[in-house]
Amino acid sequence: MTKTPIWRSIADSLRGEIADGHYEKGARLPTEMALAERFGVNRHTVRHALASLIDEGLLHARRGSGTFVLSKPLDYPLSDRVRFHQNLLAAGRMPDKKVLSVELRACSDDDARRLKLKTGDQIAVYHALSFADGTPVALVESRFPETRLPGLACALEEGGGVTKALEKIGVSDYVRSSTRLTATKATPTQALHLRVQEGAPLLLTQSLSKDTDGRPVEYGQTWFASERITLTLDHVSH
Amino acid sequence: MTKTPIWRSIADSLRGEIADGHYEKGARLPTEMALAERFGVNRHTVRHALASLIDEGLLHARRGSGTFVLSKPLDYPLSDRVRFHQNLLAAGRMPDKKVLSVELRACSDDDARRLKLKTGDQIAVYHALSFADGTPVALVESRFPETRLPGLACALEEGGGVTKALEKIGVSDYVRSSTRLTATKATPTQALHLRVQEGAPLLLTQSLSKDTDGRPVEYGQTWFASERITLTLDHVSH
DNA sequence: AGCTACTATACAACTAGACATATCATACAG
DNA sequence: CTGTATGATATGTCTAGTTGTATAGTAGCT
Repeated sequence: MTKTPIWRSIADSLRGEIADGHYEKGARLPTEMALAERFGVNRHTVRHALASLIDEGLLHARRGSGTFVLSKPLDYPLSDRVRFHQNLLAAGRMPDKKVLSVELRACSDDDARRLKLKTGDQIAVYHALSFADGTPVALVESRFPETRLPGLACALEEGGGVTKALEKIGVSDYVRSSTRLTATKATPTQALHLRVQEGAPLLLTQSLSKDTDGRPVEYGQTWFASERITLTLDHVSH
Repeated sequence: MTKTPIWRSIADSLRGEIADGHYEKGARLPTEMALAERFGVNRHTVRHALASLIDEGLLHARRGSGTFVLSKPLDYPLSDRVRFHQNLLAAGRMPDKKVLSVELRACSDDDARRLKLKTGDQIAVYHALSFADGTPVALVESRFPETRLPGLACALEEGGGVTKALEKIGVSDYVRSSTRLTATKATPTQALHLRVQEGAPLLLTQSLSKDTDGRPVEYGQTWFASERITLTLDHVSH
């Protein structure tokens, strides 16, 4: 009946508390014995949970000393100028991005409407995985107008992120014109990439970015592992 | 002629021995292997018998640990002066309380509102498990204003219950000012502590207690194993 | 043939305890 | 003040025992 192992539910509890900021960065967790008592299990079961969190890069254990929190809860500011690398560096985290695939294909009606193209125009579809301190935090799917921005597919494949790729082909600046926010449940594939449980809650942002001339350059969907990230919104006066 | 299955006769034997007081409340039964040898059957046949007794609510099994005898349902009076030890002694049951953890942390907005504190004031978070005759019946999570009641965390850690800890630091009396009642499903961790099935129904009381001067001293949530306890309410005239 | 009760075996998940080893704080001698 | 010894405490490792689950097989009945 209990199809989720105990150690996993304990790991989830602790991961949640860390994400909620119950423990500062660098803080020591309660001892394995204390956690075992709190959760009402054997020390070894707690160790199993801790081991998985250590494997995720959230914790670090030192024999004789204790188990320590490596990462702090990540606040990811949403503004009209969202830059993954800069955001994470500003938060004191080590950003990384892994390109999963770059495809060229003819765009659908929806794509055409969003990117102001004609149906059938070629677009580049970009899939990538974003990391903070080695832990996956977001899954990205972006569409770019390849016909208007030739060479982008190659630039994207080289890695280094979207901003750098756009720079390479002459788009020096771009801003978000709209962002939609919803919550979804992780599909098996997403869960695998983001290292969360299947069905875990994800934050989905759908955004359209335009260059300085107002031409759409990117329609992107990003799934954030909500247990590891909090999207923040600064309500500035216009 | 309908022959009674072996497992049923084994279940009957064990049920009789439990009823005869052969095993203490909360005591551990012999292992499945030992019972299988005693009755001269395969371990799975014993398991079938045990499963039926577990289904009846007489026993509870814990992987890696053993199979335990549970005590019978209990009536628990809810009033403006709820004292666990006294309530259980009055019901002729042996009360016990196990402190799971005591943590100090900064309070959230909700905590501040309930305890009339400022956001960020320090509170003591107390987790404990209540037993009746060796059977867990309730899981307690209470928050206390540590700033207003210094030393409470230490007093709580010594065990002996909330009432005694509050006495120790000078709060001689306190009463409930409000109680909210809802039903929830047991999370994996809660199920472990209370020795019920994951997803089993729990009674959740959320209560605020104040001292004689009307200052909040405790905001507590208590999850009762509803299969073992009935909350009773006496409507007295004021 | 299909159903039921039971047996047999193997492995996974969790508990229990003992012991090894690293770290830290403290006390004490030089 | 320094260095060392010691004890308490923390994580790391190992062995063994218990319940949970899955698969397969056997005997007896309808």
